[in-house]
Amino acid sequence: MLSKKTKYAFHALTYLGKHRDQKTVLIQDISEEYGISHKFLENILLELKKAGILGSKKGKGGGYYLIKAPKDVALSKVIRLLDGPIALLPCVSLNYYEPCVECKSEAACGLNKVMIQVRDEMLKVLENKTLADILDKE
Amino acid sequence: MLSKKTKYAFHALTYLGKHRDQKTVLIQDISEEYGISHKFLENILLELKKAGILGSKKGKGGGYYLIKAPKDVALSKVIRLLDGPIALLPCVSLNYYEPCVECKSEAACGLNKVMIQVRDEMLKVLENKTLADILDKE
DNA sequence: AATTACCCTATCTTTTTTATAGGTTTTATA
DNA sequence: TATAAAACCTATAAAAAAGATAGGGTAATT
Repeated sequence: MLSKKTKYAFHALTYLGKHRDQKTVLIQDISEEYGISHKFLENILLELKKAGILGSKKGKGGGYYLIKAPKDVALSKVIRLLDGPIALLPCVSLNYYEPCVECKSEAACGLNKVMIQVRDEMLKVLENKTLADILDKE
Repeated sequence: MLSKKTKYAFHALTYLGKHRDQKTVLIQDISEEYGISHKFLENILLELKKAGILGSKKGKGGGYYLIKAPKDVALSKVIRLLDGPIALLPCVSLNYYEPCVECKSEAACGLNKVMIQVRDEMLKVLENKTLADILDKE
C-alpha cells in the first residue's frame, strides 16, 4: 500500500491540476479540502517542489503551482519520490537496489527472476499512467 | 515492498518445492538455508499451513510439506496472506477494502479510478505467476 | 515412555510512518 | 518602510507496524 504521504501527494497534485487557471494555490486550501494537517502537507509539497514537479512563490499572494503538464507527471515518479522503491523486493529495485542478505546467488534465485518480471509489468502501468489520467476521471 | 515475512514465505515455499521428493522438511533446514530465525519462520509456516498451502506432520520424522501443486500457489495468495492488501490504496482493495476518510465521494475520485486500473494490472500478473514460475527459474 | 517437532500466545525491540513545533526568509502592499 | 502573509527549513516527538524472541503446550512416532 502507498503511504499517506504519497496518497496526499496525489490529492494535492489533483487539486493543483484542477486549479491551473489560478496563478497559485495555498497550502491551506489543499489541507482544508482534504482534511490534511497543514504542516504535514507542507513537507510533502516541498518534496514535490524539490523534485521539479511543483513551483512556488513566497510571500503574500504566493503559493504552489504545477510546473509540469499533468501528462508528464507519471505515477511512478510520485511514488518513488515519497515512498521509495516500486519493486517488491530490494534486489530487483532499479532505483533503490540492495542485495538480499539471505541470498547466496542472485543469478540462481528464482524469486529474484520472477520479481523482475512483476516489477516490469508494474512499471508498464505506473510509468504510463499520469496525473492527466486522474484529472480526466474527476 | 514486500515485508520480510512474505519474502521468507516465498523462500520457504521454494525450498519445499525443491524438496518435494522427501516426505517432510524440517523448519530448521529452511531456517539454516536462508539464515532466518527458527521461531520467526515457524510463525510464517504456521500461517501457510492454516491457509491450506502447507501440510505438516508431528513427531519424529515430521516436518512440513507442500499440499498444493506449485502451479496452484499464486503469488497473490501468499502476498495477501502475509502482507495484506495488494492494492495501492485501501479504497480500491478487493480483499481489505476501507474507505479513505478524506474522500467525500469515491465515485467522483479520479485517484480511486486510476488506482483500480493499476490494481487490475497488478493482479493480472500476481494471480497468474505462481510458485511453479519461481521453481522453473532455480 | 521418551523423544521429537509442531502448535500457540505473549511480549519485547526496532524501525518506519505520521505528525508537530518553532523559527526563518521572502514578497506584496498599504 | 512597516506589516502581514506565505513559503521554507530543521528538529523532534508520538504512534504504529514490523521484526524478533521466549517459553511452554500438545501430539505423534519410535
